[in-house]
Amino acid sequence: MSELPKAYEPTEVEKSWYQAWLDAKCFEADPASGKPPYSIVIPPPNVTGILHLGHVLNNTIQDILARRARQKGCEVLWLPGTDHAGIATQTKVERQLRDEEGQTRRDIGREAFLEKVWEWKEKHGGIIIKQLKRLGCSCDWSKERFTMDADYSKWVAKVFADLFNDGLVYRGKRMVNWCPVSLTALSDEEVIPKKQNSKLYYMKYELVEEPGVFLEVATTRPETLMGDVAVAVNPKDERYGKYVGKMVKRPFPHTEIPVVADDHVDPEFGTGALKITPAHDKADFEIGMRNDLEIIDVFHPDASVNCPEVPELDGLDRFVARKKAVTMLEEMGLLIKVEEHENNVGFSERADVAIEPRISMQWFLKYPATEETAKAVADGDISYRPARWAKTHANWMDGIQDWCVSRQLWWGHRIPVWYRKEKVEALQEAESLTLNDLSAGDLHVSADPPSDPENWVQDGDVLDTWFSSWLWPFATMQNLDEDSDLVKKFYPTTDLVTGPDIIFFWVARMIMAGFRFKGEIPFKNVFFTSIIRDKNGDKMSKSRGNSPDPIDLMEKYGADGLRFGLMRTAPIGADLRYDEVQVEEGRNFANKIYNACRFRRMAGTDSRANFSPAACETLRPYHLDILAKCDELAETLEDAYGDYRFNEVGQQLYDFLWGEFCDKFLEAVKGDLREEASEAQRDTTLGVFDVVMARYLHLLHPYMPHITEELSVRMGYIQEGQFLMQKELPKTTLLESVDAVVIKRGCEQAAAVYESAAKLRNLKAEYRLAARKDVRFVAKSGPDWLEAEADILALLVGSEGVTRDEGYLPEQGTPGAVTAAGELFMPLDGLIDVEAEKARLDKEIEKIQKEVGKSKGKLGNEKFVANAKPEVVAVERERLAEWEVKLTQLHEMRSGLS
RNA sequence: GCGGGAUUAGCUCAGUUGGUAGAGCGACUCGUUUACACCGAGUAUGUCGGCGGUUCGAGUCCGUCAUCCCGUACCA
Repeated sequence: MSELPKAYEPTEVEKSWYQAWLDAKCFEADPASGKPPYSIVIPPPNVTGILHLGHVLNNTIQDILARRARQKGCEVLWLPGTDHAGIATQTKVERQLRDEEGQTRRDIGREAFLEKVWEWKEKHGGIIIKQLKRLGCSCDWSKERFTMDADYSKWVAKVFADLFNDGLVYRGKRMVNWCPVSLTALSDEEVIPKKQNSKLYYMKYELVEEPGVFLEVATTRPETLMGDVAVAVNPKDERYGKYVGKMVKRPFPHTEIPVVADDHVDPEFGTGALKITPAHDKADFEIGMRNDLEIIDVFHPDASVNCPEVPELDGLDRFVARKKAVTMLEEMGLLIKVEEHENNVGFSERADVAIEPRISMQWFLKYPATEETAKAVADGDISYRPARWAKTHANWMDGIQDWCVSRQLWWGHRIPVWYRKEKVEALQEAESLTLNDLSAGDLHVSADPPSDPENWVQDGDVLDTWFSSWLWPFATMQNLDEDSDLVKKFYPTTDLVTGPDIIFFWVARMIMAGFRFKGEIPFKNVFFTSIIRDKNGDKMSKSRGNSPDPIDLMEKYGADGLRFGLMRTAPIGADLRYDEVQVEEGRNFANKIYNACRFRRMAGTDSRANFSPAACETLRPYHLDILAKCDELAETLEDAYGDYRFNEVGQQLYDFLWGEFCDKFLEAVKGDLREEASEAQRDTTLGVFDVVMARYLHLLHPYMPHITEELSVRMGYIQEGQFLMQKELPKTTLLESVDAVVIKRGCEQAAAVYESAAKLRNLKAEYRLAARKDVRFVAKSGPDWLEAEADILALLVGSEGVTRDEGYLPEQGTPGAVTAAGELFMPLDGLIDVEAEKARLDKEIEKIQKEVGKSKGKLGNEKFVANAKPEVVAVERERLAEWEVKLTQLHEMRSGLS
């Protein structure tokens, strides 16, 4: 009967449609178009990364927005690309180098190493792009960018030079977050504080002037003792005031250090005296500056001890050295006690090791355009959704610190600074040399290398990856030296979709860059997605192994199923707990749509998508009802899209198709497709089916692009060679120019029939007659139209018939239901277990009496009647009346049994 | 410490001007009639975290407490 297989098989369909869209260049944005622009730039994934569920959610949302915008008549640019991901990528290549060749990057040198990274990028790069294609993403791949493209890199260098010329970029020796594994400085944002169960060591320093008298200090880091240059106490602390200015003995290497006063010290904590190690603690560094103290660095860059004066510790790892230092103190009789102590320790985001506060020469940026940026978000020129993230943004902007932008890596944008060659030796020797020591002529800061390169040496560091990402919205659209059509048409972009975890890393910085370099906001709306967690609420991660491979899911359930399953459940503004059943539901849903269409084709493969409801004389209530519901759906979706309520869009699409179209409409009109049905009935029903389904597929398309495209063609709703994805949504409703009174009447009748059907099915089930088809119903009263719809009602209920009989006198105990389609009875013919039935009725009566009591109490309340909206009171009255009728009926039935 | 969020059916979550508490999954009972068992019909299940307040009426507004998450700043 039908050539279609029983179950929908998405895989091949999805792949072939994606290829067809690509071949027809459906995704390519035309800057010359007269249509209004709509644009998104993709948050560039790591070039060598692979797709995880977070990407799926994020990019599905973007695809939905892009496809919806096309349907609304916009010229859409969804600009894709990848990020070079400095540390992440370099780490991977270094690991490979170590595992396969037993070498470090320094062994093979900068040039050879970079060659290897590019090789790695060529080999592993772009996997994620393929995966995004599998998901159905409608990015304009002809404009794909990479943060290390030559044109893009020019932007990065120019921006650096501009900011340098503004005086916002500076070089200096500062306390930075140092990663002892990656051997580079990190920004504050790349440091993750973690609670640690540490120990607090109490120890004592002897006063030089008063032998035998000790000053007690508490520390969590005894291994930095060699770098101690003072002990600080609070000037208001009466216990210690007398010691300020005196000297104490540092045990090893043995020396005398002063006691200083500083407000920073909390008298309540520990002993109230703090050992000062300016080289290894941010607060100590500041105290050191205030008190003009020496800085003694006792670590190597890898955080092993660098202190030849204390051979016991020299060369040891910092944590090994900690234990050893404690033992030494104990042996010297200087250790007093050890307490358990919980504190926060910063960890490197990438390498996941404790970062080491370390003084080093780095490049810093004072953020530009901070005021405009804070204001744009606070005032809503850029709207954050959910709005509460605006507050997080504001908090961060408030306490903003200069950004350490240099990284001691090789993979990335090299800092565009050159030093005059003859000065370089000095620079290398004396790490303390600052720019102040170089005259203007010795320094070249520019996007272009010096014209006489042989006389210059370029700075060895590269820039933080985010220093290139923050230019993404415009550096992808426009080369430095040309004003492209793309940027004119599509910039500023419309929406940005990303995770809230990178507000600081990326979003806020892009706004600053937008203001500084383009003079305006880079995007109008920012939608923050849910963070996906597993069933237990744990974050998904590779190490936990709780992150399913989206590709496997797509092979099993289809890309459409995966997309829909996630979108329907992803809450707005809260974390998403992922469970595979969601995806399974998505797959089942696709199958449901497919089968509805398959059913339709059994009645003929000719399309009736041109059917006009307004011109049809034979529309029945069910037709009007489903047409009206489809129009309502379109309207509801419009509202939900307007507020970015994607889960509601999904839920509405689901409920309409499954609950309204299949469960109600299709069941009600099935009879029209039987052989014995009239031509007119058949034509009308097929017409309504096609018109509604065509519109529905159109509305569903952004969520499930492949199956909707497939079915639209198969069902003949669009011409071969045309694409649903390029078709604009009609502005007319399906019931355009149909009389509103007719629509209303039809919908009411349909609702009455559906409601009655449900109630009668309940009756059957209650009396354990659900499977019996020979049950008959009698309508003692009912609306005029009841007889015309009686057969359909009977069909829906699974009954032999519903007959109208005004003179019907039910035997006592005959169950019935009062519905909008009349007072309906189900004669039992004495087939019921009397005792069981009595018990059931008693229970029922009790329940309803309770409801009646509640309702009466409410209506008896004068204030309720006076204050509540009239329609609310009316509803309550109707409800009470219904309960009372039902109650009377039940009482009659009960007495009929005894 | 400060800021944000969460707490609704066994599970995952909806519930947008305060007006009889909903869906999906799972459980249970029926059922393969011209689509679909990736299905249909039905049943059961909730002092909406606790306490107080505003109101005729609170899951919804206010206060407070509890538990749990997430940011962020710190005391070494």
